[in-house]
Amino acid sequence: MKNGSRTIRDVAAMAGVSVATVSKYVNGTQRFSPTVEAKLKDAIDRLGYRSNPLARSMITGRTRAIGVAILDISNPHFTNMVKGANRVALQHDYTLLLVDTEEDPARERSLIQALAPRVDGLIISSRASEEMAAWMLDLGKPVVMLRRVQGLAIPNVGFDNRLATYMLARHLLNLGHRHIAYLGFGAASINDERVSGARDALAEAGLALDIYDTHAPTALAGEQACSRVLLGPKRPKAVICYNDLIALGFMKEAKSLGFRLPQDVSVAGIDNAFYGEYVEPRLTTIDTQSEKMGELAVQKLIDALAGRADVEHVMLEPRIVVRDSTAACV
Amino acid sequence: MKNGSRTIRDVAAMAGVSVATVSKYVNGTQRFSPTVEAKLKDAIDRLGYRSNPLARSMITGRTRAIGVAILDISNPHFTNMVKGANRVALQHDYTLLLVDTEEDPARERSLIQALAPRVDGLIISSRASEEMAAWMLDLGKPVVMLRRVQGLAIPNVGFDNRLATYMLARHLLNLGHRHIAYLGFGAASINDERVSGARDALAEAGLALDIYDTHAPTALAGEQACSRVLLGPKRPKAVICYNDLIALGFMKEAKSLGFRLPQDVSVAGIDNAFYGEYVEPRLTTIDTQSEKMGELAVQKLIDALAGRADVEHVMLEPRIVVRDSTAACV
DNA sequence: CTGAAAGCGCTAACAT
DNA sequence: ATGTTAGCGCTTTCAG
Repeated sequence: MKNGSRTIRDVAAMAGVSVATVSKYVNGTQRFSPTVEAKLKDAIDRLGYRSNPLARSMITGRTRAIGVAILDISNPHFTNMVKGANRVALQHDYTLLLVDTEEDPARERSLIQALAPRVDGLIISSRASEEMAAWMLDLGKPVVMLRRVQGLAIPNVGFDNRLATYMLARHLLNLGHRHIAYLGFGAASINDERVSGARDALAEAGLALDIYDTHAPTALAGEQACSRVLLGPKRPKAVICYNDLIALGFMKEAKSLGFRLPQDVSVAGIDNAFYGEYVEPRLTTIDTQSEKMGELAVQKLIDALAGRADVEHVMLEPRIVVRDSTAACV
Repeated sequence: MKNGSRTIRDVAAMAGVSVATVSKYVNGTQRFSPTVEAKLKDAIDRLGYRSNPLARSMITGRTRAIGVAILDISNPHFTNMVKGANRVALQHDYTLLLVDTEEDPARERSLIQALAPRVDGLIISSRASEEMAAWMLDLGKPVVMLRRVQGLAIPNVGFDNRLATYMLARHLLNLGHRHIAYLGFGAASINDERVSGARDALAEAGLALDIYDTHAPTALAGEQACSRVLLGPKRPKAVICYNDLIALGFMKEAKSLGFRLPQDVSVAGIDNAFYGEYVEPRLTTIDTQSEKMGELAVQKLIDALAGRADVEHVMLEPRIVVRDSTAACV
């Protein structure tokens, strides 16, 4: 019963054929005489035999698995990507193997290096800069990155971060806001893009953007940053946050501080995490199409695996989701 | 530069030693003369050699990886478990390979069977019943389940679901509630335990529990179930939900329907997901110690891998987190 | 301390 | 249509 030790040889012996025959049968590489086929079938399920993919991979060089490394499994942005990736992978009969690097560069490297040989290709979400990510080129496996790393010849599917904050800023401008702040997460490389999008929109209106920073892309960090923003010398009437998590924390603390939302201060996030609909006021945000991102990444990787060339860079467009946390400036 | 094709033989050739020597050096199995050690070291990083874990596993039978199968990567309960599991695994120098079965039994089976041969042991979260999960015994690898499956000889770390809802019901009873409903998720096998905990508490007070069901453990399902509960013939004054997600949706819809929370209806969930603190009213819930669960599961698996026997069943205790969504019955 | 050789379970020519 | 055989990259006795 135990599959623990049944090998292709056991099956061959039991069915009275050669191991090659079993192999071909198992892989459907060839057709067989009904007699042999029946014996094979019988032997296989009597023995509960399952072919060992490791041994198989050693020869074929293919694992039929795709590795995905994400920065934080508790961040909905990443889990949505995984959902999308999983769907496409399964469609193509690939197994998605996930690894959570927990925003730790050292751990990221060792986990990815452990993952690489076990899969046919990798999808990586990382904060690493060009130099910090150079080792990824030596993985010996095709890689798709989940954002563009300048100067690195790795295909990627990214998101137009600049446009995202640009849109948010324009939205607030349209609502009559003049004092707009950006609460960012400087450790993320995409933070700069998000800053500049908002800054550009304000600049076009002859206004300046006030910039604040958090130490993590989490709700707690947003909470902790709130008083600094709202009780500081230049209190904004609208705040664009690095992501929904930070926005969530920010809003909670703002309410504790006695601010009414959105009358006293408008807040917007980025990600379109599901809980944005369940808080009060419902969060205005940017849909980053995370699921689509995962889908495209896998598609791209599968194409690469099949030797099909593909464009290097795919950029997804933001879509604003206006809800109740942003309102006209009074 | 490319690690793509460097084998132990390349290193041996370059260093002028045998493959056996390289192997022993790489694995630190033995000490070497300074001369050889230097040559080895040199050859290895000149070639950028990394040993192929697949080939290694074929012989040793060990992968140094642990497989984890979760039901839904976007459910915080599971991601918290992964966080805990990851921590302990890394401490012991194991790589955690994750797979999201998306609540689909067929997919669950094929994913787990694909995962099993690639890891030393598995941690599985599943809704499968005794018969449906019997195949897990044939994986040929040690397994730790993340809940108890009656009649199945698989070690597990579980959670006292009965006590959880019992506590919640007692809490509501203490607040003076007499009309208490349970909004469950019948497809989960633990749902029965949760039902009976609440029912027992009410029975002790001479009261009966009204039971409703959702089709999924999601916020959307909670939303959709709300009117049925609150606008039906026997409107409860307090509702215990299967989990925080359902509670979240339920609360949102209840507010839309014009109910004031918690004055008109008290709501409680289970899981202690982070967003419970960010909604209004803040959600009363049960801390299921998901992270701890992940930690214990990995610890248990590692013990099993090391041949150390261990207790079969570990049960974690619930802790109630009282916030604002439950209030005295008026 | 170092090396030769025998496989791990499987696939892929190449026979037959 | 089926079998033989040579490895994949590595570890592991067992000799030296």
